Amino acid sequence: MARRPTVYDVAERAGVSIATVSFAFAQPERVRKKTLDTVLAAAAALGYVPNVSARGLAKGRTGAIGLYSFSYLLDDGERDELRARAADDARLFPLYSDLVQRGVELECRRRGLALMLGSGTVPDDLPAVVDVAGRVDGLIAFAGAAPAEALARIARRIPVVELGGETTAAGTRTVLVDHRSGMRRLVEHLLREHGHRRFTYVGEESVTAEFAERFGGYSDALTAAGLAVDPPLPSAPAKEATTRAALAPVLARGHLPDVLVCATDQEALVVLNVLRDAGIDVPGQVAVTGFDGIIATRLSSPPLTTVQQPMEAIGRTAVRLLLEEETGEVGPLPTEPVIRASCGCLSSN
Amino acid sequence: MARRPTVYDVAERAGVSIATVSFAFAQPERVRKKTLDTVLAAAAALGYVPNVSARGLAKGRTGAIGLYSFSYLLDDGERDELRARAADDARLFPLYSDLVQRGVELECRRRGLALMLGSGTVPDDLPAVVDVAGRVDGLIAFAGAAPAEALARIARRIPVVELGGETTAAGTRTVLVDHRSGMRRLVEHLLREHGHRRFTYVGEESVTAEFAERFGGYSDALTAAGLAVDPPLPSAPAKEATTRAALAPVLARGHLPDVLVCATDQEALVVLNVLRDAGIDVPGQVAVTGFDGIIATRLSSPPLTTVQQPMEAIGRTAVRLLLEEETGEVGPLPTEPVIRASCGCLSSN
DNA sequence: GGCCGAAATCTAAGCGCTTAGATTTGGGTG
DNA sequence: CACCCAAATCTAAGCGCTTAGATTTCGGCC
Repeated sequence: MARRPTVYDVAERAGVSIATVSFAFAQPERVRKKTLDTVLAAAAALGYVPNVSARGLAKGRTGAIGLYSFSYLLDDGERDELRARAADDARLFPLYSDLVQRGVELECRRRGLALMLGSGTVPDDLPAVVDVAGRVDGLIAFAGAAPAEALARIARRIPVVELGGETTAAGTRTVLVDHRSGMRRLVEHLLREHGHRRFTYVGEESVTAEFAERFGGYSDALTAAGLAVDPPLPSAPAKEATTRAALAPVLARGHLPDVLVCATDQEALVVLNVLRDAGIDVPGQVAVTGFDGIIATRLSSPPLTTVQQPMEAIGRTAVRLLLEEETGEVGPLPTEPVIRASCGCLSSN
Repeated sequence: MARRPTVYDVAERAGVSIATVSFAFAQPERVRKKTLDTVLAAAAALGYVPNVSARGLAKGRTGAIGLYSFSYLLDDGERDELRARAADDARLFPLYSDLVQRGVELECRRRGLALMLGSGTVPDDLPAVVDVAGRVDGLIAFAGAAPAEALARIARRIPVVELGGETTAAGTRTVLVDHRSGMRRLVEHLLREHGHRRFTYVGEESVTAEFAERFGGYSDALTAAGLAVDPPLPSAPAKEATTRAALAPVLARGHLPDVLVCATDQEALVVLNVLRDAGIDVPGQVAVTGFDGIIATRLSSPPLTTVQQPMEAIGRTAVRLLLEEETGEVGPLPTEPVIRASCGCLSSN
């Protein structure tokens, strides 16, 4: 690879100073039209590609923002197994994070911002998130993706937005989403339209603020109906074995609840599979609901009743927060129950 | 925003040279454990975040790769209209490009590479693609996203992979995919299993190499069956009005072909809508097929018969080509007909 | 303590661009 | 031609990091 042409080469060829070359690219309104044409022609003839690292260093800004996530795909063995189930693509992609990312991408696109994607595959991967932060003017991080200590450090230098409805690190901001009332309304639908009385919750209830809100909304509705609230069955998204293990005692006791309310669509889809494998009819013997509104909920059998999160709007809002166009609290962005067949309704899908 | 701490601050606090600080982060095996701990502690205390622009400039490499695409969402008016149809999300996302991007993302993730996304929204947007190229060590570009002149310039400096089965610019490489035989096999299915004889092709046949291959495979099968090949109806993905206009004469003449073979799923989904609006039953009165295998083909009514592209594998392969782990020709990656209800088969979906 | 060799650390130069303030240029006016 | 003013261009300094080769340190041996 030959040495790349620099502003010095372009300047010499165009017969101007390197400052004029720089202005021609960065502030063309400060350069006379005739000079500008000469410079651009010289640059084209030389195949000049500005070195954005140099520009970023000199200018103190890069013009890019970062999005950092954490991948549950930890090793090749696990991924090979998932690939073997490629027929179930829609259960793996797009998920909540993919849809939020899309919102981020679309907003960046609209603004001509470059977007740097990075991720950690090891818990508490401080170097990975710091590496992304060193490349961008602002950072959006998914909940739980990066250690709070790292985010706090980064937030002292550039704006940071945490996705997940809470700020775990000093100096960061977050996008609020109304999980609580979305879940409450879903449970109210189950109570009122289907007359369900025996509820079981599947999923985390306190790991993040948003999971706590979901369980809170569930509890609110049951409490208001004078029903007791049982502790949830332990389960986690993307951990199918955990969800299966959590359901085993329910199946073993041969006495089903009216409905299994799941904390996420991913868990609900696993639950549907477990029930089908056990020969249990949904919603005939037990209803099942999810939360998030991913596309796979429309492909499942039966189509899954869920709560729709405004993922694209979350992504877009995060970008706006990052650029500090929004001051103060933003949101909560609303969620909306989506009624399909898995709760017992005859849905047109 | 206070001046950020640099290697000079860390060095002073740790009592070492800036070179030792640099080695501690970039080549820790060259630093004694005791010194390393001292440096990292000083960095943490100061909230030091390395400036990757500086590193990239000094080192001549950034450790990131770029993915460049072109967006058909050209103005706010158009996007507002699309947003109003949010219920049809799966028709907008994920598309072919989203799935290929996912393959790129997954491969980058696996390798600890940062991925820079950039896009142009104006045709022939040379500054936009050059900006991304100035930030990365290698660039992947979607077919038609960037002017060939820009790609040629960039390819003189860093490796460039063009998606789309052809190299439009000197010095670039491409991922080959077997569109031709996938489409041929689909048409053979229609001929043999359904006895169709009157075929109409909807879509571009020569704009890119891959579109030419699709039409070529279609033509191969018809020619081998002794049938004439009519010119395609002019249509383009993401240009719904064009597809609708192309179909108007077919509908007006009140004499349908046996089957409408579409160049892409996106076009096929528009065709399904047009036919439904006209009260025409698919596949009862006319069969419809697509190409790509996006998720929306499973949600359509009826589910769409199509040819599955290995989008994730395309993305992954592109990264490997870019890193020059693959020399010589790679592929073609295989495509595979996916038979559903829209051709007339009773599919389990 | 001195010597030796390897490991660890340091010095010096420079990567390519930006931009404040200095200098030059160009056009208009008398 | 001289003067003035605004626009255009240039000079000089420096952004924060990397690393080749020079220098120092450390540990082992006699």
